[in-house]
Amino acid sequence: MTAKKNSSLYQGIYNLVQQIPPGYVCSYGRIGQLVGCTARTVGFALAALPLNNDVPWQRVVNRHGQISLRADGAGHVLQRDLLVSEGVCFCEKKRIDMSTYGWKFLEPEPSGSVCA
DNA sequence: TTGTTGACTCTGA
DNA sequence: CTCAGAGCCAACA
Repeated sequence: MTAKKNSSLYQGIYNLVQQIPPGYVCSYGRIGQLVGCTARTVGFALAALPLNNDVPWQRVVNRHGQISLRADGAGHVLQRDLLVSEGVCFCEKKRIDMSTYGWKFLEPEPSGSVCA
C-alpha cells in the first residue's frame, strides 16, 4: 500500500504541515523526521510550494523557533505577520517559545495559549 | 554521473 | 547564550 513515490515525499510534508493546528508552529527537522528526510529536504519542499497553496508553510519555522530568511530574501515578514495573526506571539525578538507553541505530532490540546 | 546550492540541524568552542 | 564549521538529503545544470 501506499506505494510511496518520489512525489509522495513532498505530499507527505505538505500533509503533515496541514495537520498543524492554527496558533502553533513546527520545526523542519520534526517534519523531516516524520516523513523520513532531513530538514533541508523539508525546506526545499516548502520552497517549491506555490504562493497560493493549501499548506500553512508559515507555521513551519527553524529549530530555534525563529523564522529563517527565504530564498527571496523577503517573506519572513509575511510569515511573522501570518503567525501573529493566527495567535502566535513573538515574545522574544521574533523568537517563538517552542514549549508553548511547539506543536507535537498527535499532541493533545495545549493549555493556555496567550502571550503577555 | 558529478558538482553545486539550499526556507536546516548538530556539535564544539 | 552566541558564533562558526561540518553533515545530510534532494533537486537542478
